[in-house]
Amino acid sequence: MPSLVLADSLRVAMVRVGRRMRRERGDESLSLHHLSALGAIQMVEEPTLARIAAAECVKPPSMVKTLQHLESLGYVERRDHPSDGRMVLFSISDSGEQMLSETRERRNRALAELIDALTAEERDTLERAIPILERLSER
Amino acid sequence: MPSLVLADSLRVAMVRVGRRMRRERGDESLSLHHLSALGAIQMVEEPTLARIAAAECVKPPSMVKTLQHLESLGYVERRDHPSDGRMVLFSISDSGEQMLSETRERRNRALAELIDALTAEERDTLERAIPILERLSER
DNA sequence: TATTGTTATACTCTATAACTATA
DNA sequence: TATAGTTATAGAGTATAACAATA
Repeated sequence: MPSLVLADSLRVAMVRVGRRMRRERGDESLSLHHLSALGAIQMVEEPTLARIAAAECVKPPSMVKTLQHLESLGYVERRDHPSDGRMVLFSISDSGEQMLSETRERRNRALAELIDALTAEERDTLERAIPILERLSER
Repeated sequence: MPSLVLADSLRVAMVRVGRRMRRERGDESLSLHHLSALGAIQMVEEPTLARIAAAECVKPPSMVKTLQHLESLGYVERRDHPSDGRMVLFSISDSGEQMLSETRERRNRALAELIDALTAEERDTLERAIPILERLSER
């Protein structure tokens, strides 16, 4: 399949799955991007606002409100950068970590049920596609 | 890999690729979801507003504005349903079809470039993953 | 009464531009 | 002068509730 055709099919599929996932909100107050940002804080080295925003592929002003919301819920803590007074270092709190694992499981349940209905081969294909998708989201 | 873990990895990857694609807007005025809706009109049998909305996984009121915009640009036409006066049948115009193919190619170029950098095996995995992703977006 | 499309309204997430504090 | 974080503001896309027209 030519790359352009593959890109088009992928994009259409991603839009659809994205919409589907967006509808699948549990009863909790956190949206997909809040959880994703929380996860980014765990992953990013020296998580300043700019770095967290870059990891989530958004501009810093977009991340400000997300972090403020997470902070107001007690899931994120902030402290001054030890050497550069302009920067702020963010970290996930204990309750944030606990909530993250619980909520992830609840949020993934519907998708997991659909995945359960796949054949072993299809699941394998999906599993091998994920790191490729991640690479397509880089740069 | 357990389904829940797979679901979680997939969700994170989808959020990231989705954001990346959203940034890749050409110089034209149509967004991803406008193109997707236009494509849905081509695909759906007897495309009424409710059916197009369902195909795009949004509620009817959300699709109204999308179709109005596409109509104002001359890409979509509407006509009364022959037997049920409550319904409206939408169709893509000639200029809509032409724009769709041109724009799709332009929009896919950046993603296609990244796909070109993949190995043949990775591309194959991606290609086989797409119909699986489509199935995950169904009901 | 029920259904289709629509309008009114509000919420979420995003961006750009401009501000402040520090380097 | 340049950079990190923030605030102000606006735009896109989504949903729910309420409405008109038709079945």
